[in-house]
Amino acid sequence: MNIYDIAKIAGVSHTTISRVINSKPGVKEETRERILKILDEYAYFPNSCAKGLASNKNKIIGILLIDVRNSHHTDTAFYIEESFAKLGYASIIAACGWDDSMQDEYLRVMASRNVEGLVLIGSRFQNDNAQKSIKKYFNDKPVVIANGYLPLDNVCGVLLEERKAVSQVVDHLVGKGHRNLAFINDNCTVSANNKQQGFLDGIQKNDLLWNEKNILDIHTRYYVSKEETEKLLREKPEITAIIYSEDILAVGGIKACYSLGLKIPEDISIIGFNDSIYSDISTPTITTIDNRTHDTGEYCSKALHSMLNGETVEPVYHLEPTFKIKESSL
Amino acid sequence: MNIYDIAKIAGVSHTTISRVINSKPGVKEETRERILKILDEYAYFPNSCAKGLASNKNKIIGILLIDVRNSHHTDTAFYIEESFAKLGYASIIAACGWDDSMQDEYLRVMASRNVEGLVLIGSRFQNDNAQKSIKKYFNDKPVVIANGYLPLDNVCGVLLEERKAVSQVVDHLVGKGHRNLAFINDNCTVSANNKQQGFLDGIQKNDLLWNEKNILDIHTRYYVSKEETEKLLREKPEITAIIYSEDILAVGGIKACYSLGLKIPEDISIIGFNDSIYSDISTPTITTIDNRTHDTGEYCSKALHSMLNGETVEPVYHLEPTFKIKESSL
DNA sequence: TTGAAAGCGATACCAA
DNA sequence: TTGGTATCGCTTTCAA
Repeated sequence: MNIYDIAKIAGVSHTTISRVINSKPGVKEETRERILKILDEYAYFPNSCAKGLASNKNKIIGILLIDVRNSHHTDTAFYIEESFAKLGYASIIAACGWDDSMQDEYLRVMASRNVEGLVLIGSRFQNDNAQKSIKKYFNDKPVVIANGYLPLDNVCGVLLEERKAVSQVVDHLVGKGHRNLAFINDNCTVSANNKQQGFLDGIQKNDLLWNEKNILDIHTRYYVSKEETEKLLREKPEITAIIYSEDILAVGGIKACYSLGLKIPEDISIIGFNDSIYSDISTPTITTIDNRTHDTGEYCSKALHSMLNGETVEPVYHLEPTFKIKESSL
Repeated sequence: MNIYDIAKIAGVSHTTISRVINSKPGVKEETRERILKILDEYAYFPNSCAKGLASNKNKIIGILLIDVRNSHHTDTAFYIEESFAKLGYASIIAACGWDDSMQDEYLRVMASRNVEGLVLIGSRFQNDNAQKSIKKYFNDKPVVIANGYLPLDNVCGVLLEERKAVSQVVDHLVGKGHRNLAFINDNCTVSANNKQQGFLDGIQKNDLLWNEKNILDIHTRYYVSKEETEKLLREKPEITAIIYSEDILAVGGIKACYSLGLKIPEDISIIGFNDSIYSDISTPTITTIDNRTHDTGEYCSKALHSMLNGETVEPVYHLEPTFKIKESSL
């Protein structure tokens, strides 16, 4: 069933059908209504390929993730999917994983699908190779990065001030009397690095430079975090507060404290990052830095939508994470 | 840059270019290599709309979810996305939410995008209206349902034997000496209903019919579960084991027990469902029923792939959940 | 208010 | 081993 079949049934030309489908003017109201009825009766919908080919717009956006196990990334993705669905766009969603070499591959796939715009979720897309690939495949199409930024004309990004946020948490802890802090970071991303810098800023500002050695880089798995935290606390029992770059790592920290017989928050304070459901599920609930997933998704949607409409958008939008005190800190 | 531009550059006809792009025979090896070089140099990729229009295959599948907050559903979705990406398919992923009336809408959207096949994730798609919509929009295209089934020729499904699984858990608990059981269920889906039936089967088989009253239907939110569990245990302190239809609800149960000063598992056993990360994060870790997300995803992928290749697939594939004993039960 | 015809960028058949 | 041409189902311009 194509537009010509419908035209034949309605006894008009396919041009008129096209006008009705796309709510364009120039059709007698009577004719329009008659055609609408037929369209409905035959459950007709236009072939999206033909439409895309003829109009050079297929109303599809691409959403690319690093790791689907990162729920605040998938949350952002689905927030964007939902808001674009309301605008009549479909979303091709894919995950390219931690292997950076796959980023080019997936960017290419997205381009080959003729998506009108692209959202990249995660600071890991902020690297030179990704920049090259974007230039190669998306030179003239809008790209938005959630928690990242690349200096290209068609790219804009949301940047979370994670460095500042962690630094402020250090201030907070020092204000509560903590002097021996540790920072446990997940795999190297720009974001992880920023958080670590924030920790360094904080201990420097507070003259706690010997804490510099209390930085661990580990895998983003809570059982790894548990093991590493145990090892750390056995070696340095003087530590009274640990900041983790992800809530899920802080969960591992909580487990480690249990197994060492430490009381939280009396003996030690545990701080997470993301304000994810993990921080609420945990017992005790975990004091955390809210990285504002929802606001990020909202801004990305708006920005991409604006760019698709040919509007200019500020290249970087800054968001300040907020500190949420729960049960795991004193 | 289209196929004609490339043809001009290469000094051959676009037909030859098409042959090279699609690795078809009938091109001199020398010519093929020369063209491949040009293709790469100009970073050319074919227009997917044109390709879809001409070949009537756009290499896109649709994946439809109910609730993106349900991580074992998103896990299944991304598992399928990943395996189809390897086959050169893109995935349009969307969430239609709990409002059943949106299912028709989204099924229509998927059809209008000319997806070659569709995966529906969640037992909530197992209803008459969805069946009608599938018949209307997907009469001749393969559809796979994860955890559901509809009696249509082009539809196949994976069915988890949840009823049996819950019934067996009741047996297990009774075997451990429990006599007063409760069952806390989430919102009405076919799946939730199956689990509840399993509970009823179990208490019937074990002559514990008075437990029938200990069934609660609540919202799938852990804090709701916490409140409801507290209320239940205050009213009926004789209960020694509670089965929840989702891990996240069991987490609420754990929290409730804490606040009532009950020891887990000494005073009460808590059982979840899904073997999700929540069950491991919780302290104590939660004994749970593994609904085999990974196997489900794997089967859905294989089944859809087979159907896309014109092969016939068994309409229903049964999977048995497995019981995983962790710390929260005795 | 309506319709005829060209064009979008591929595929595939048939002829050379 | 190659290329010409029709075709897929739509949008859009121009003429009626």
